[in-house]
Amino acid sequence: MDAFFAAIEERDHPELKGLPLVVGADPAQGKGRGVVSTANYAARQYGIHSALPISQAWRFSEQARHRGRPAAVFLRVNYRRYREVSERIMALVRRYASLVEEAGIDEVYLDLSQTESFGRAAALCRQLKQEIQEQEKITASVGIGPNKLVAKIASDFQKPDGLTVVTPEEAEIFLEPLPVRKIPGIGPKTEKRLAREGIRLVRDLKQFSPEELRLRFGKWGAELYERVRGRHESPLIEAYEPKSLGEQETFGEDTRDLNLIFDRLLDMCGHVLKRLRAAGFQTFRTVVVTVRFADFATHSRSHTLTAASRSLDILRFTAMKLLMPFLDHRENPRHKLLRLIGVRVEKMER
DNA sequence: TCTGGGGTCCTAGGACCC
DNA sequence: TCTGGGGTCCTAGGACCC
Repeated sequence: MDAFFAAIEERDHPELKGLPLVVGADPAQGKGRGVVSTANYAARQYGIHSALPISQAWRFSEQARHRGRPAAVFLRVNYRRYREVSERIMALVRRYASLVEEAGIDEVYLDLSQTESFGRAAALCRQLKQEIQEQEKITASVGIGPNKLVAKIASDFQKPDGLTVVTPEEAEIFLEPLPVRKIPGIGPKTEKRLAREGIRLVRDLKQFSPEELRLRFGKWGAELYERVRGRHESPLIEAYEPKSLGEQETFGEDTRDLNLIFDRLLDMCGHVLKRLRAAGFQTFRTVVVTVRFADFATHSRSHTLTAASRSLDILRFTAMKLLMPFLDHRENPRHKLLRLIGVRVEKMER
């Protein structure tokens, strides 16, 4: 889905039509913490995009305003609403393919191999796009390819409201001129690392043998060798078992208020356990506590119980025990303020 | 300039077992 | 005194994705 959260808000607030729209944290007049979830295309013209600090988005909006452009409208994230819309769209999608993999709230893979033709697959997708448009009044971009990797990159190729078909014969040529960052798995760090060596395009990466890539990137290097050639074997996965479940929370301001910190941690434990049960799990065995200090240094401590537990008391006790060292002056000699705490459970059983 | 929240996967060292 | 090889589990950190 194109600019999914923003598209829903635009649709539901016709008075905002044509205005730059930013869905994310509260900008608090430029003093807010947090990031942009989604910016609509008008807001993107101001340089605002997903994951941008909301304070910076506010600044960009102010700058635009001083140039005589409309200020951006900032809205909080309404996940429940977006989830509802997502579920309706996914239901629609399921009418087009028997094998479907939901890849997040606004992305989905369809196995259309039964069409046995890229042309027929494209026709189906045009119809699907139209149905989504009619039913939900928002646009989607579709990529059709010989595998999930190529389909995903193709779906990003013409946005918004795009449809890009890449046949198996075209795949390598299609990928070659693209920036390496387009390959899923190459993020900001790897992009920088490659750029330092003058490697910017997929084409540049293709000069390396599998051995050379393995040497540089380990196991992932071998996989990378395949990906830059448009090769990717991973099947569609209908549903998989969650491996962990947790919550984290950034405080409104950095703090060392122990009452507040303990209160939040114990509260989060309760919520995590509730969600664990709601997800159909009975027990957990590993507890992870995460702390982020004011300087953004992030650390975690984990403990695996000898036996699986379903007890809130044990979760709370374990989480508190894991948190303590971070508050101790030996671990935190300069008494840094806390920015975030989180708790997560693993090794869950049904 | 300041950096959310929900996750997954990989790496690497150490403990431990056979 | 110096000491193999294979495997699993635990812990911590990091990169990445939506």
